[in-house]
Amino acid sequence: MARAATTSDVFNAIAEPQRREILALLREGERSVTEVAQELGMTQPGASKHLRVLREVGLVRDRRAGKQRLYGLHADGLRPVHEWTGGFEQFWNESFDRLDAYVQDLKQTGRAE
Amino acid sequence: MARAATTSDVFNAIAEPQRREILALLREGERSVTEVAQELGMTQPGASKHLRVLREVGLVRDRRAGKQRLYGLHADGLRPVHEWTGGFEQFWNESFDRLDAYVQDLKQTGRAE
DNA sequence: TTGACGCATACCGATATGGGAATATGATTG
DNA sequence: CAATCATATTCCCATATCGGTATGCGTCAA
Repeated sequence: MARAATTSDVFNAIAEPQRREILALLREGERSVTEVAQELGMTQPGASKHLRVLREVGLVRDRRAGKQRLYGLHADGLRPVHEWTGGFEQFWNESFDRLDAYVQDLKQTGRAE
Repeated sequence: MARAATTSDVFNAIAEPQRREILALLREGERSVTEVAQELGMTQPGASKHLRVLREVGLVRDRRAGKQRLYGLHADGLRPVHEWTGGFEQFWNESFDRLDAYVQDLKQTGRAE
């Protein structure tokens, strides 16, 4: 095996820097494929492919608008990622606390370090 | 090019389900490579390789303990991910609001749908 | 209907990935 | 030093990825 399919997995979908850029751009509003490509400096097929991935994991939704196809943000799928990382929040500033506790413990134990 | 190096990029590092499992496991405390492998049902080289990736992106720290090498969580690196996804928080429950606004707009315009 | 436009897909190449097995490296013990 | 245990690395395979170019397909206008 090589890697979990990029589709069907939000974590993989946002592992791509360009896809993250697309999501950030779409926060400003809907964009057509061409617009995405232009504003982010990628080729049209490139934008289309990334948008497809994002669509398949549900981070983006498309709707027809004449000849164009407008993509809009559907960020609900980012919530699990936010929550998963949030599960580590208590460890973020704990580093120094832990060291501190360790030092305190040393003192208490009476061992000269 | 194929893909951004899995190392040097936290987003890529946590794109792997097994690596996420490792991080979750390490929340309970330090583990040796063998322990990680056993508790998560992976081979020793497999665990070692994943831990290496996690170490290179700074999500994990290792220290010597005799013959063993204990890996501990260093979750600070997850913070950027949490914050990045947090930047989309305002869009999470907006979906229905938007649909609503759209419907309202249709009514105003007077078009029978 | 034909042409133009917007987008999606197919194809290709270079590369990186994850997994397994075998092996190398490192540290500890006797 | 030799033997052993713990971990890291290497090699190999199958596969998936991204990027680009070319091409197909759908939609709209004349």
